[in-house]
Amino acid sequence: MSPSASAAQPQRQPQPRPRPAERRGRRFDPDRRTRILDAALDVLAESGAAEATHRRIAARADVPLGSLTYHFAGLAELRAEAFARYVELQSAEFERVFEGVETSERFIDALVEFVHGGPGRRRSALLGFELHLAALRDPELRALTQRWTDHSRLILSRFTTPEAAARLDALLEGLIMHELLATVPQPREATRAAIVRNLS
Amino acid sequence: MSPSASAAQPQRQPQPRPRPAERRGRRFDPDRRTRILDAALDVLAESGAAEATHRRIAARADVPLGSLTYHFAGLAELRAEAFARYVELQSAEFERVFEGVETSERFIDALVEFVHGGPGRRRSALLGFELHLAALRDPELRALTQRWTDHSRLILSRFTTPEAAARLDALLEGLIMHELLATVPQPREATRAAIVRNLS
Amino acid sequence: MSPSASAAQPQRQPQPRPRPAERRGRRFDPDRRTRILDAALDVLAESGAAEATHRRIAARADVPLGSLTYHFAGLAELRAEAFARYVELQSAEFERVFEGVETSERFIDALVEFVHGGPGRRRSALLGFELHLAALRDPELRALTQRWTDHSRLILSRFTTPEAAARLDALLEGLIMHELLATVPQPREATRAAIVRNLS
Amino acid sequence: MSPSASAAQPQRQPQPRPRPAERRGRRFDPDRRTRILDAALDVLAESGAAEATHRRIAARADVPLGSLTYHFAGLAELRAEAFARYVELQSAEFERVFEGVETSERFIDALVEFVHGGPGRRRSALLGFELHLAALRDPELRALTQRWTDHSRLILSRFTTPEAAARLDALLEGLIMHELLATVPQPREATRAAIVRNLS
DNA sequence: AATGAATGAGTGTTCATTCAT
DNA sequence: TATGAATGAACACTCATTCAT
Repeated sequence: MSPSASAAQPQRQPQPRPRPAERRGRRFDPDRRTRILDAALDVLAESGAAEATHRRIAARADVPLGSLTYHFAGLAELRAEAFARYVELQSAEFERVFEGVETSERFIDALVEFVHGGPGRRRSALLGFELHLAALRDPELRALTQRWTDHSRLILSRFTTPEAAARLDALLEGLIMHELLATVPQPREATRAAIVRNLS
Repeated sequence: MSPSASAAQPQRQPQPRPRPAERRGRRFDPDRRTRILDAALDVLAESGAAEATHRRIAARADVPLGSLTYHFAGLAELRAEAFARYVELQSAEFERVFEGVETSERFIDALVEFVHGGPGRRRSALLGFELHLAALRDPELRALTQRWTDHSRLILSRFTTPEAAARLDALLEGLIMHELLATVPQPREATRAAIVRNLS
Repeated sequence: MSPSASAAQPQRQPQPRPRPAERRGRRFDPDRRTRILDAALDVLAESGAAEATHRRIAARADVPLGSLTYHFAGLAELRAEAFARYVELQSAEFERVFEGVETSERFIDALVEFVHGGPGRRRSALLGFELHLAALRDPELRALTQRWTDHSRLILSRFTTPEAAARLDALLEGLIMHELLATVPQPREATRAAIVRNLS
Repeated sequence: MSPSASAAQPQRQPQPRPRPAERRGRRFDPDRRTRILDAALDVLAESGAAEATHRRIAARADVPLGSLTYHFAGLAELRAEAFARYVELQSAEFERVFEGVETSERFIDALVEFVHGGPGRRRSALLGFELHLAALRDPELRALTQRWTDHSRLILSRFTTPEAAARLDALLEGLIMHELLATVPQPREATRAAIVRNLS
């Protein structure tokens, strides 16, 4: 599985950050780079690649415009690093989905839950599709999606054969996309039936 | 199945159109609208939504810039109409894929062929993914993808149950995406195995 | 007096004109020219000279775009003719203001009433100021404002000396502008006092 | 009085500014904002609001196009600030008109001089009328004209009653407009007579 | 006589990026 | 080290006007 998601997005700054007014003269801001990347992912998820401009990301990160070009050589690099961070976080989240899962039944439950993840999942899924679409045109990103896919299949392989893992990964991508596109929520039974059929 | 494709697009102007020089003063060009839509789809497929600007599309259609805003109220409308045209053409193409197919074996063949469609398929698949991603953020486009998905499932239903049709549709989307993303061509056997498992 | 107004604007088409749908194929439309001019004045009054474009006027007149360039050589000519029509109507209206006025007291009343004309007066006043401002930069329009001013003074001269007529004309212009600009309605007494002072 | 003016505008850069060629790479230009505003007023006065475009103003200020949108959020804001600057300068100038004036006779002289100000006055008067007309349609500008009018009346009140000040203010507006519109210069005697009549 | 189609110039605005400080 | 100022290219879109029909 790949363009899917983790709810939570726990990396978003939870601690109350200083207001712009207090920001003047900020001297020490060690995780500014990371905050910029997270802001980029936020904008990417909410508004798409075309809207993910320096200005929009800087505003979202509450950081001066020049800071982006200082930390990143260009928008392409920034986007690539943001996507890399996404894959990293998302891979960890995908591992967590199967934590403690041991029986086949629980495995199926976890997958169904993963597909129907609720509003929190929407962000991650959108980012996953954005990344996939971008990767179709950018070889450098393709290396990233390759790693991501390999990782996803590896995790799934803990519960089934490599062939079934690849099948499941593809199926999950399609199911999630259709779930997100559907105007009415899709029945979990259909999802479960589809997964069961591709388990091994 | 949906963001996939057929090579063909036989509607693209095969006859050499007049050079810009001869174009001066052209006042009668009855299918200019359609040509613009096809140019928009070309640009969309090759460079993505962010690059599908008035200028790029106009250049591709060999038409003055003002012509686009004359025929379409805005870029959003142009894009929506282009996608609508894509769905129309693509739906017809999808029907053609199963023309003369009667046995289950031939049905499977047709699906495998559809997934591994070769370079011609790439354009349609890209457009399908572009449309899906755009539809995730634009309710108006979502109506279009809904119709498209319904149509695809209807066609697949001629060979299987509605439930299996929905499963196959999702699976095809995932398989095609992974096939396009893969750095090495995926084995047709794996595709066939996945399809077989979801046939009924 | 000049950049002022007549309420009424009775020239606006009162009869229910055909809907665009029925307009197709209109053959005989003898006062289309006039209707265009009135539409131009409407747009001019409501939105100012910068917004008085062919398209906006055509839409207001419910007339095809080409009709404007058919009837008028250019936007400048259309505007000039519209202003000419305004002056004609406005001059007639100004005469009507003093119809039946014979005593000095009634003359003052008429002038006060003219300045505080109410919402109907706003359109005429705005057009008057638009014309004056345009005339400051366009000699051809200046001939028009000259005629208008002469006419206004002539009418006022029926009740006072030519010198006082000129004074009153200037005063009225200023009073009307300040009345229109004021955020709270100005007292009629002040207006009356000002007029009285300049009567002879 | 208000849409009137003083020649002077002494703030306009008298020293020859560097040629565009030398301008390359200029990175420090502290009063660029102000220079842009003055250029905007120049264009506004010479060609009217409809022609006061970003490009025209930028050319006049000898500044790149992007500089305007960097310093001002939009054309409306730029125009508003330019008008605000105009009112500020003009108010100061109006005070200067009555500097050292103490007798009633000298007050009248100053007013007559103000109305017949010569070619230098034309710019300020035009700007005043532009502002007034714009304010009729823009409430935000109306606040500005309100302040301006209040200030003008306050100054005039130093020499007469508040009522007479308001009367004079209106009269001046009309007199200046008619003076500017007239094809032949108006006699100063008429102006003087009109002013005298409204002195108290 | 009348108009829909068409177009090139020009509009306000956003943008990635550069650079002096 | 960090950033505010700056800029030229590009953007979507509107316009007056032309012209074939």
